Amino acid sequence: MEMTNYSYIGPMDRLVHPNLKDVSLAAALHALADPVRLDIIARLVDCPSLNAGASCAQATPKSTISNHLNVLRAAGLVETKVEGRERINRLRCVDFDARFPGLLASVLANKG
Amino acid sequence: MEMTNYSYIGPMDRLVHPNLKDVSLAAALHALADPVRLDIIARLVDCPSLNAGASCAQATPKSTISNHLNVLRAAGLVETKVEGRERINRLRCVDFDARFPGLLASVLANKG
DNA sequence: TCCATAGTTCGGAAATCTTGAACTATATCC
DNA sequence: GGATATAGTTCAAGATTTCCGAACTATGGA
Repeated sequence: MEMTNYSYIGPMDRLVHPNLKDVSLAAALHALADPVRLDIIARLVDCPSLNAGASCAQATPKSTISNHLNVLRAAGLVETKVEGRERINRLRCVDFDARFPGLLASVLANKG
Repeated sequence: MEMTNYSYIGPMDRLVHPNLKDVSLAAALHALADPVRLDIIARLVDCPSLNAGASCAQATPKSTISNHLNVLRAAGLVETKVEGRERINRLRCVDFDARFPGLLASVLANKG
């Protein structure tokens, strides 16, 4: 019997979503300040619930998508629910807009 | 006579300011996504023209301030003019807002 | 001329980002 | 049940970016 070094931060069916009051403006802007993440957000606007694969251009490596979704989740921009063997992602528009009024709207308006 | 390795990108009295059409949304957000740079911007809102030293908390190293101002300049957020032995920085509010309408206002409104 | 002030450039250490490989977890087919 | 496929995470290491002290350029004033 082999001991493994891999560990999960928590149970895989309960991902951690921050309270928006604990997200700084700099952290929120940092999450938005990346072309891949802006693309993920744009896709989630068009189609409000997507699994990880579908929320990114298909050339993007899985581990990269996973990291970008972690950043978006940590910034309170995305919520993730486990559904069967996939994770469904949604924008936390209401929560995010309550914390940073107008910010996401203004970013989306300027992304063309 | 000693040859030096130090070089300036251009004449020191003519700093490069980008045309805002060449600034991407991701680059603009990246420039905004840093506590030190947000602080610089806030100071320039309060006091519209400041030299490098005055645009940052006084504990910040000079080379660090210089780098942050480069990032802000490259994002079209700050313009710099040489005046005697100092460089006076100003926000390019009008230019930036023409390129990214509402974005800077919404960031400033959310920075408290 | 010499000194002080203002800011840039360089280089190396530190932090962060990217991504393939190995892994966990769940579903589906026999 | 077992084998296989699919979805996504974790790890590790290379690549990239950021930070900042030291050396430098540039200007102003005594």
